[in-house]
This record gives sequence, structure tokens and C-alpha cells, in this order.
Amino acid sequence: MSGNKGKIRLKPLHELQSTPEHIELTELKTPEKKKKAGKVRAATTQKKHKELYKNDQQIVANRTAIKRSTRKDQPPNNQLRIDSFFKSAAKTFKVETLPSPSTTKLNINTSQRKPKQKGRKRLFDEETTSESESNLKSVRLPKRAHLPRKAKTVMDLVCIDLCSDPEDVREVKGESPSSEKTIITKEDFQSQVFVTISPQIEPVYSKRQYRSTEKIGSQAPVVESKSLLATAKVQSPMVEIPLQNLAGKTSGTPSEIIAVGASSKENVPIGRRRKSRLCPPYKVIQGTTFAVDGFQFGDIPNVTHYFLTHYHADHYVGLTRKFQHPLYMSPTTARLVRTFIPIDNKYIFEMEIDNPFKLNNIEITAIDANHCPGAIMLFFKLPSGECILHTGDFRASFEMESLPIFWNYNVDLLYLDTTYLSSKYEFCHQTESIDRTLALVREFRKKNALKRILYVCGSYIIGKEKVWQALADEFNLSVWTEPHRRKAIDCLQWPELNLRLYDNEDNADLHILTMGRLSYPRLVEYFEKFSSKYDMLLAIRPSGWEKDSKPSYGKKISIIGVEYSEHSSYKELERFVRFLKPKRVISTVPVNRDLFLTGKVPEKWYRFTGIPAMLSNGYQPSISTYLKTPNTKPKCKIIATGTMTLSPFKNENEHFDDGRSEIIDLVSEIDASNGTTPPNKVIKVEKTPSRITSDASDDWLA
DNA sequence: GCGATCAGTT
DNA sequence: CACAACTGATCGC
Repeated sequence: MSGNKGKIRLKPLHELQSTPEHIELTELKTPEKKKKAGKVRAATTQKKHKELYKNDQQIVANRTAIKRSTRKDQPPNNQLRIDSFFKSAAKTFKVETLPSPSTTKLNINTSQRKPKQKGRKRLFDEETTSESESNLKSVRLPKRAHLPRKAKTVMDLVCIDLCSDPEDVREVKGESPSSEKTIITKEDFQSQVFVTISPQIEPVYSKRQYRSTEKIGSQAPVVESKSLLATAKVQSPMVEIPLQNLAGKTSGTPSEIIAVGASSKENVPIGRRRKSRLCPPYKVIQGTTFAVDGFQFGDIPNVTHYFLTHYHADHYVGLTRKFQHPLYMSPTTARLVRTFIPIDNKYIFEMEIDNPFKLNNIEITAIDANHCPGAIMLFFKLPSGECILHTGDFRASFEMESLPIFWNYNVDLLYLDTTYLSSKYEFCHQTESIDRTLALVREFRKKNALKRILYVCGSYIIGKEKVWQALADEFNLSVWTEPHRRKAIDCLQWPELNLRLYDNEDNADLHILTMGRLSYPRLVEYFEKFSSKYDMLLAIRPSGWEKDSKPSYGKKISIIGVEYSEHSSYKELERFVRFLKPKRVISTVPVNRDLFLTGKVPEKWYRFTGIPAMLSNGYQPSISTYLKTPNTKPKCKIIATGTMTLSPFKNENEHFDDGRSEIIDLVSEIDASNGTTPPNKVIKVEKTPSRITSDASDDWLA
């Protein structure tokens, strides 16, 4: 693995210096029109709904379902199980789920629901042998019936508006959060909280209404509102940052906001939508002036530098051409941003992976996040010595545990991607997902050996590339994708992908399409265009939600759902947190689409006595990391048979208390305070070696 | 046309 | 139904 060192490529800071100081923390006026350098949003052209498949009565005949084994102990023959190979890996990983208050909290919704059925909802029934016209229509037709957007009102619905006026909201909830659950009384709300009022008659309820009573606590007010729930949660121990320091300013229009108790029906027009929301505390790194993936909150007070962890819409949301602050990201993400969001290039700064640099006297290292291409985690070393890791979106892996930076520094505070923070989320390694996919497709090809097959694979703008790359390689397929995604892929500088790509869809046997197009009716529609050239279409849908889904095989259209996740599974999360053993953990993932409501990581994962067993064993890369990474060799030093170190061996005595050691760090320092960029200033930190014992790196949890 | 927001989709 | 990450529509400027 990399030693988290090397050179960095940053722009001279003096170019940048003028910007943060002179930017007013008010909203910037729209600049004069620039050329259309790329749209973030897809064109919103009116889509005409065709009548579907009038003559397509025979589509779903002849289902010869190939059963995919979902049992993990019975992988396909051709497949090597990672956790079998590494005997000590996931297999020996046994942790009881704990009935912590947070878990209860998270599962409240679930517990009130009907018993779950397993697996994804089928698009069409397995037993059905033909799909009637009306059936198809019923799937396709129900577009949304739009209600006018202004049609919000407060009737018996009380809306606590978290987002309109941060100053006031802060007063409400800004008290220092206690470590215990806070009970909020109805009076608290009625005396202080503001609501959104609108003059319209028709109430528009969101799909899900919340009765917050049981959810917050028995004494919580009975109010139906998603936002109220959020407000309450801000006081919960999940948010550990005092809001006073972090709440974002917004430009809430006073007319939008009136206090509870005012007459709701006479009403102030809702007017323009609020410009920005209140910034949740986890968007700003404690003890710094850095914001991570927080672009939809206007100019966040006291924030001088912004970071974008990866180019996915839910993370760059709010990032527009008007953005005028220093913005840091990986080179890949930077290429994507430059391609799709016409931000002035002078604000874009690239961080090379594993190469630390300094900003405001804080050392920052970008670490590969094992999410989508260009996704990074951020490691901050504060002048106080405190270390903070922000995972961004990530998929924890054994390989990550090999990173020296995690061995050389204790993580005091962990901002964690808790997307799958529930024990029900368990899925296999990506390589296993791919193996399963290939096996299914191989079988499909065998059964339809004489047929001409058009392959379709679902994808986001970026992400899931490994799936279709494996398909293309295995079956020697030429690939085409939609122009927008093609532009994105070209930014990835991933030669193996580009080798496979063709500009013309007619020359390609594998089409990469937006996930949303992989529904059965849309595939039928899609296939019409190619029906003269192909006999069948096989769609592969890779998603974390495809667990236990069965392939649907039709006469023409077949769909295979593949369990494939770019986020950590529950167990991977737990393992990672236990490995790092941070002092505190803050979740960065909202639950129920409420920015202020995030998951709570079980304290058991990081508040245990003693040090993690792994640390006592010294530095241990997983064997796969070691074997696959020839670069590690220069850093390795065989010091005895059966013992090795991945760190330069310098001085036996310079061990930390916990037995860890530190490798050489090369740090290019940029002094933001005086605006100068010391030419290649390098700070050398040299510390001691690591002790390597065996590769039993996974036994420490047992 | 742009940006914000919401609903709907896999 | 869960979720992430869109896509598409609408609204206000």
C-alpha cells in the first residue's frame, strides 16, 4: 500500500488568497451569462408517452429461471470465496448486535411496518407466462399527478421549518446537547418554533407522515411533521457539535416564517422558496473551518475551505457555477466537476491521494474511499494533535486497514458514512458479486447459445464500472453508454474502460444505461430499437438492494439483479470502527431524508477498554493487499524469517505507548496565513518501524 | 435558461 | 418496504 506520502500538486495559494477573504458571506449575484459549459441537470424535455407493446403478447414466456444460490456457503463452483481464503476474515467476525438506545431509535419505523418480505419487489410475476397489454400499461402509465407546488397549507398539520431561519432555530435547539436523550415539550415548540404557512387550501402531505410521539420520547409533543422530528433530533446525542458554532446562515424570507400561534389561514404567501437550508453540524469539521460535501447551505459562516468527497449528486448538490470558495477534491472528481459544473477553475484544487498537504496549519490527507472513482476519505491532523477522519461515502475493506496513516495516528473523531448501519444490511464482497454475475451470464449464454443477445447494465453517472468492465472483458463485448455518462467516464482516465467503449450504440453489444431505465417496460421499449439486430436482451442491475432477488427470464427480455454495493455493509462498518477505535463518532448520513437526523454508531464499537487486538499485533496488511500491491515492496524490509515490516525501520526505541509506530511522512506545507507557497517545502517526520507478526489480521475481533 | 425543489423511479 | 442516486417536472426569477 501507499505510504501516504509523496508530492502534491496544488495551486499556489496566493492565487487563492484573495478569494476567501474578500468574499462576502452573502449571496452572490448571478454572474453574466456564460457559455453553456455543461449541464448538471438532464434536459427536462417533455417525454411523450408512447403506447407500449401493443403486439407484445409473447414477451414473458418461457421462464426458465436459473436459480442463483444466495447461500453464502455455497458459492458457484468457479468462484473463490474471499472469506474462505482468508480464513480469519468475515467468517470469524462475530459480534452480537446490541440493544442500544440508538438502535432502537433507528428501528422504530421498521418495527411499525408490516412484516418485511424478502428481496426486491418483482417487476412481474415469475409464474406469469405472458404479459398482457394492460399489464404493461399499468406499470408504465401512472406518472405522477402533479399538484401545484404552492398547495401547501397548515391545517392540522404543524410544520416546523428547520430551514428558514437559522438564527431563530438555533435559539431553539442550540443548547449544548447532552449525552442523554432530550425530551422536548410541546411548550418548547409552541413558544419558540417557527412554522411555514401557506395560503392554499389543499394540503400536500409527503408520502410519509410522522407521528413523532413515540419516536422521540413519551413526552414529546404530538405533532405531525417530519421537520419537527428533525428538530427534536438535533438535541439528541447524535449531534455532538454545539450548533451555535456551526449553523448555517440562510436568507430565509421573513414572510415565509411566522411563529406558531399566528393565524395560519390568513397567511403570508409562501413566495420564493428558501435559498438555502440550515447546515447540519456534521458538514463542518470540528475545530476547523472546513466543510465537507456541504454546498446547499449557502456560505456557511466561518467556513473557509470546502471539500467534495466524490462526484455523486447527493454530495455535490448545491454546487453551482456561482460557487466562489476554495474547493478541494481528488483529481478525478476535479475533472468531473470541471466537465459538468462550470465553476471558475481558480477555485478548484486537487488533492492527490495519500499525499498530505497543509492548509491553515492543518495537515490533510486524501485517502481512497473504495466507493466510486475519485471518491476519497479525508484525514485531518489538527495543530492540537487531534486527528479527524471523514470517510465520505466509503466501503470499508481489509485493505484500508493496511494504511499506515491509520496505524500511525489515533483517530479522535470519526465522521462516518453510516448508510447501512443496521444489521440487516449484509452483502458480499464486490469481487464475489462480480463472480456471481459472470456465472449467471455465462449460464444464460449457454442456454441461449444460438441467440443474438444485447446486454444492458445499469449504472449511475459514475460507479459500478467494475461490473460492466468484468462483463466486457469476460465476454469480449464492446460497450456503449449514454453521452452524458460517456463524458463522465472519459474523466476517469481509466484506460481499460475506454478501450471497450464505442461511440455508436449500433456497434456495441453492451449498453450502460441509467439505473432507472432498467425496468421491465422501459427495457421492452428500449429493445424495440434493436430488435432487428438482436433476439434477446439481458439486463444486469447491480445494486445493494438486489440481495436475494431472483433473475427474471423472459422470451426476449431478461433481468438479473446483482447484489453490488459501494457502501460498507454493517459488518464492514463495525469492523472498521473497531479497527480505528475513535474517541467519538459522528454519522454523516441522514436517515429518512432528514438532514438533521443521522444514525448513531453503537458505542460498543469504539468505547471498549484496552486496545484493539490488531494493534497489539502490529502492522498487518491483509495478504491480498500485500500480494496485489507491488509498490509496497520498496517500503518492506524483511527483518527476519516470517517477520516483515512495511515501514522503514529506524529506531527500535521510538515506539508509541500502544506499540504502534510511525513511518516517514513527507509533507508539503502550504502556509495559508501569509499566502505564500514554500517551494516544495518538505517536512520529514521519521519514526519507528512497525512490528509485523502473522497475517492473522482478522482474528482480533473474535 | 438557470437554480431550487419536489415527486417518482430502480 | 428498506437505500442511493438519480430523472423529470415545475416554479420563480
